Amino acid sequence: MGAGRRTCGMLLTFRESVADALRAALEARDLPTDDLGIEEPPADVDAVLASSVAFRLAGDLGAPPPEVAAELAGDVDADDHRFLDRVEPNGPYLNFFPDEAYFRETLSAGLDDDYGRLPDRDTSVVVEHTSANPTGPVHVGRARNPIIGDAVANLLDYAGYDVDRHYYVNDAGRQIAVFTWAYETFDEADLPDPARDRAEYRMVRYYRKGNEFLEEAPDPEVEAAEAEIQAILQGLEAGDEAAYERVGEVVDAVLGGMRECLARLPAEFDEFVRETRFMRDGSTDDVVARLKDHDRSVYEEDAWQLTFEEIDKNLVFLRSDGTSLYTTRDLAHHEWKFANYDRAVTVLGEDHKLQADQLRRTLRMLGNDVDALENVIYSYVDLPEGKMSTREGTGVQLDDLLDEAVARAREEVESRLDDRLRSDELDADDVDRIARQVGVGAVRYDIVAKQPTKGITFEWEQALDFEAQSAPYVQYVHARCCGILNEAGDREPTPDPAPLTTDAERDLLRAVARLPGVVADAADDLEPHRVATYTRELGDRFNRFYRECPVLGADDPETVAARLALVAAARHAMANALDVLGVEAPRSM
RNA sequence: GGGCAUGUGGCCUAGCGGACAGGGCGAGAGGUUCCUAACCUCUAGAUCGCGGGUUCGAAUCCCGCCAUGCCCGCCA
Repeated sequence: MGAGRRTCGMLLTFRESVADALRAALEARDLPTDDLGIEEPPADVDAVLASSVAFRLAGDLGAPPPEVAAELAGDVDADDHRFLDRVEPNGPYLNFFPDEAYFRETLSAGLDDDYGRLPDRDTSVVVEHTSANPTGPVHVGRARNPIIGDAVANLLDYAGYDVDRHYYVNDAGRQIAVFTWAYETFDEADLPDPARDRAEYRMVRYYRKGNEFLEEAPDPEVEAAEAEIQAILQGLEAGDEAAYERVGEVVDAVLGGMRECLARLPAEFDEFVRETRFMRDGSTDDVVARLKDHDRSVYEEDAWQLTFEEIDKNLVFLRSDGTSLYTTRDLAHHEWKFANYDRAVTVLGEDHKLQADQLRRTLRMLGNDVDALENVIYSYVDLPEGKMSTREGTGVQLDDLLDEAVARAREEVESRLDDRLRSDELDADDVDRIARQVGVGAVRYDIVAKQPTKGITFEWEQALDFEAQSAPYVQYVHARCCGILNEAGDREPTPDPAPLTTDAERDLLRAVARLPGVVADAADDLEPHRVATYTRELGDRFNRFYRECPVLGADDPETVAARLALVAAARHAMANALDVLGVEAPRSM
């Protein structure tokens, strides 16, 4: 399906028409047009868009809002505007109704597999997400990052941006030096069995052992260890190849395992960008040199620091021992992003907000256009008893959550096999497929459907509740669409809205028409959860249609063909909305 | 102490300046000779944390307070 068929969407076009029409009517009367008050009306109003301008103009015109609305409705010339059929006053509101072309084109656009994708914007954006330190298994506390990050990247991709997904790898920090020292020092025989037979689970045992040692061992032994850790850090700073290799071995192993875990979501990356890259290529040194020359930098307590006007906390950018810090390297990293991309989006936990704020201000001081940088901030998922920690080994691993979710989904599928009304048979592969799609989908949907800033306390029962407003509800709609389309045989969909006369059909069609607008708006605000809200609304509409309107058993062939087109459009809208969320759309359930 | 975020029926959540605050779970009552009942219908349940303010209009904006979380490291 070609990009040539991608459109900005009927609703977006209709929205522009409504704005143009209303603006023209207001200008003709010399009224202000700065706030047209265009909104989507409540569900029980048939109009597709409405305006509340009449409230604002009532004062100027010296008439009550309903009178103003009635007059303005008379002024609007619907004929001149694409998709606009008519405008009707309704109390103080103006209700705008689209014409049949709007519905016909929605139906027609909906036949495309790519429905919901917006035209290419010729703008590149790098989405950095996850970027968890390669110290051990991915736990649920930070699982929000890949799930939200992947959805943000998908969303921007659908909205027409050229998206690259990056994982920024901390391979230069103290934690990794500790890890490397511990890996080289301790004997596997002294470690507990790994919780799972995969690299990061085996490796994290050294990390935990090392941290434990540094906390509990006698001082002389700790000092010796610290000297070794320092040697690794200094080696990296000095560009010592041997140091890079030692660290690289640990990082590669752990990261390899973490990637396997993330791939289950699936969250995949175009590039793993290593911090050490910006040490080796000299750009961190360059940043340090420029910062030293800056008016707001000071040399205090043997370290170079940057002061801020509005932040009471200095940013140390060069330690007293001459080594750089995470943020120093991140500055070089971001200048590299600016050089290679039009926009940069970073998904990060709320604990990084201060650091992100300092980073942004410092980048501006260094002469960068920081409008290109946007953050998506999320709160961590905590356990009822507190925070999850890789170092302390507290927390629920993402692998375990996914395993449990898939297992429960399998139980559900199997328990339903007996009382299926449907004649088709699900074989063992179907059961596997459905269990995975539903189980993983439920976990992702549960996370991505919520506003990221809200805190989540992890509870098994809640995370695995398939009954609630969840992935299966919305996935089931897709499966139902596929079921109908599969049985249609040689009866072809026809994108003609004329036979679609019931409220249930029109409501569904209106919901289908909204997808491109939802994608555009959600992408503008980097809010993928709005797409999840949309899937629920689309699902509600579809289920009502399904109940009230037989498709294959409709009275005449024209209605069958039109309803088939509506089902196909609903299917593509749902499949692509789910694709944005990173949730699979099952063909059968 | 300072900064940032969050606070919507028992629980989870949408809405974030406009039409009666939508859903879901849980509770109660129903629906399947018909394209998959992982569905649908109905009932009960909300001082939108509290108090002020701005506005024709506030869950939504502003101020204060309370509660919770995060941050305030030459860690990341």
